[in-house]
Amino acid sequence: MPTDNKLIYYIKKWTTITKEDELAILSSFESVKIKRKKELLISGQICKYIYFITKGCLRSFYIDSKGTEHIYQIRMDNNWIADIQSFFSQNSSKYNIEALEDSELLRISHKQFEQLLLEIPALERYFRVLFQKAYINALSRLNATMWETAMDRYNEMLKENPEIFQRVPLVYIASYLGITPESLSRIRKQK
Amino acid sequence: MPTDNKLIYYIKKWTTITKEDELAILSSFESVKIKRKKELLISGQICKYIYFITKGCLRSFYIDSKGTEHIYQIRMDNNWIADIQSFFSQNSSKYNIEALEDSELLRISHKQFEQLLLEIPALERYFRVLFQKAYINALSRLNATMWETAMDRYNEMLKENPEIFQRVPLVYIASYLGITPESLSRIRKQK
DNA sequence: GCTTACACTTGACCTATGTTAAGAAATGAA
DNA sequence: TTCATTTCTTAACATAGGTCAAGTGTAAGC
Repeated sequence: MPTDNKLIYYIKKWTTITKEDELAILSSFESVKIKRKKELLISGQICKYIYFITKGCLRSFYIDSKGTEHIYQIRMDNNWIADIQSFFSQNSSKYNIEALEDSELLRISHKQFEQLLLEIPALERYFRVLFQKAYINALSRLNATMWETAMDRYNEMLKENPEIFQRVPLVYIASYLGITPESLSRIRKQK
Repeated sequence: MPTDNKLIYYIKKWTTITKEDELAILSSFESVKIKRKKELLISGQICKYIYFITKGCLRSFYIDSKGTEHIYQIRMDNNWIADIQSFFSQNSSKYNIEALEDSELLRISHKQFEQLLLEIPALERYFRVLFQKAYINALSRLNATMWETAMDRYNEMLKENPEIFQRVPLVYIASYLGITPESLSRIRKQK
């Protein structure tokens, strides 16, 4: 499976598209590269694109009134990243998106995205399932944050997502888990 | 707008359907009533239906290993309710859904739901947007739970969702906010 | 290979929220 | 109206995790 078709491969997992559709989809996306530490989106800007990560690792975060960064997403290969609130409303975003590794992405603008969905209704199905799963996931993260200890959340992440510990600094993982780096350090020591 | 067509009214907000589609949709749903304190789903069962609330108020919650209830959703008129993880996978649910008021609902089974989506592709669009919004919402609730104080969350809920305080006991609101009733009581006293 | 910045750990102390237990107030059924 | 149940509040005490400050790795870029 060549890199170029990873996106198509994932779309086909949940919906059926014609060869013609495939070409229309691929030609709507533009391939971009981004270096480690560079930003894809800066708070205050409108999130113009939604990105499919073909290779690499990125984080999205916001900065609170005290200047502290809070990470709400860490995404790696074969996942989507954007501030979807800003992307779909085309209002300015409060989030930043930054590459944690040199990364390769496929991007599509809001306008082209809406057009593509009208042209290829099968894509509505793909994104319906995508958001459905994302929603289920967000709810389970919410439950864990509300009702489980930081240690339980850490252990679950270690089990479910071990690769992230190879590729992402603990400071960011701590923030993603909703705790400080100091607390994460203490949790790791206890084991 | 008669009660029977509330569902259609909301679907039409985000997608275009024919008069014929409307009939097909309405005939796929079955109208049910449920009394206060009665359950729509009990943990261990498969969530067979997804429900559109035409009138009333329901909560969904799970019971942890210590026997404590944790509420993850409170839904009122013109919203959907289900354990969508169980509904879409047709595996057994860990959640309960209970009516907080005598309620009127429209329900559709998983099988009929999947069929309806195939028959009426425009519905994929409706549910894509629905889940997209639900996802954005869940993420913002997650952020608030991780990084804001209970008091800030309470004030935001009071501002965004004042009706809920008229209709739902504070015990449930506390759980929804991720705190104990005692803490909520202290927060309310401080103001 | 050095240097500098970043990543991680540790310890002392603090605070928001949980826990337990009791009682007051409100609501609904008879 | 009265009684029983549910809902809400209060207080004393406990604790997970935050904050601040310092120090030790460790790795990127020159």
